[in-house]
Amino acid sequence: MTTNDAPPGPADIDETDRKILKILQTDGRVALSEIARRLDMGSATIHERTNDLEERGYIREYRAVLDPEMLGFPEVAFVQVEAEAGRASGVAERLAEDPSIQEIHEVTGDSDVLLKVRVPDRDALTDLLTRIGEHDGVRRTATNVALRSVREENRLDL
Amino acid sequence: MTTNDAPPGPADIDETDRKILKILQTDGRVALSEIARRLDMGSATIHERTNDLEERGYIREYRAVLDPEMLGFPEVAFVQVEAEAGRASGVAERLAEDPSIQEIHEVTGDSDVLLKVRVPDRDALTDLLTRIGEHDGVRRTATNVALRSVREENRLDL
DNA sequence: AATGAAAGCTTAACGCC
DNA sequence: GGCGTTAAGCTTTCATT
Repeated sequence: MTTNDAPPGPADIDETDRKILKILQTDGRVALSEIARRLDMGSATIHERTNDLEERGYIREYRAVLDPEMLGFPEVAFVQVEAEAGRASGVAERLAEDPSIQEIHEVTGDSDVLLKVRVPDRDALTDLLTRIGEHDGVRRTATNVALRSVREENRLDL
Repeated sequence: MTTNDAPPGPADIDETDRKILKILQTDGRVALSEIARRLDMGSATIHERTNDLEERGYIREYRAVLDPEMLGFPEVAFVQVEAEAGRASGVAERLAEDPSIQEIHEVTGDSDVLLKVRVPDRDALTDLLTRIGEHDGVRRTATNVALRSVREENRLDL
């Protein structure tokens, strides 16, 4: 046996990597040469480290974050799904097909699966709840509509 | 009065803009010249349209999406916060200071504010719940821990 | 609104330390 | 692991339509 069978983790990146991740997390389109300037390093080095961070899976992807209101998806709701005994995982997986469902979590508590959904209007929400309720293994749903979303973030506090 | 007092919305972008947004939403670091190739247009045109989409606010930002597990933030929980009457908005705003809280929504239903939090471990969650409970106007909290997160997305279904 | 052309900059690969 | 160099490719501006 080796001294480390654990999956790669925070211990496997150094301060420079962490700084690179912080910068890319805030500005995903920044030039590597600009990162090199800020960290006072050669841009070949930044290029190499960034490639490693991507290959090792620390960086999953790069995305433009769009404005949901301006693009016609102003309504957010959280749907608590109660599933039949032992069927929560299966339900969760099948719900993943629906593009209106942004988040799917199996959770502790009164419900088994918690969904975050985003839709254009209340009618679309009604349709979505009907769709969810029709899935095999779904016993019932309880929905909390967001009246105001103060914060929606994905950043990690590195 | 003009014929359009509404905020800018989906009607204000054309098919080309929508295609650009779809591409950037999936690959935030793609070269403008590559978008131009895919859409069979000049790269100066893509540059101009992309700048407009940024300036008009359709594109909020560009981000690298990092792997939370690998970076030491494996625990997700949803915290339902019950606030004193009329104090939900104030509570929501003050909670926004805490970097462990990724999402803050004022919601309908039994609780007033719903939080999505991400922390390194259960101890950090305990500390966070203590912090939340100490805020003025917070009456009580109920927490659902995520056992498995099947999907965490921000993409819009354009 | 879209374009081609051109200047300056960036990326990605290589060899060297 | 980090760096400088370099060729290829990219961004950005601008005059033109």
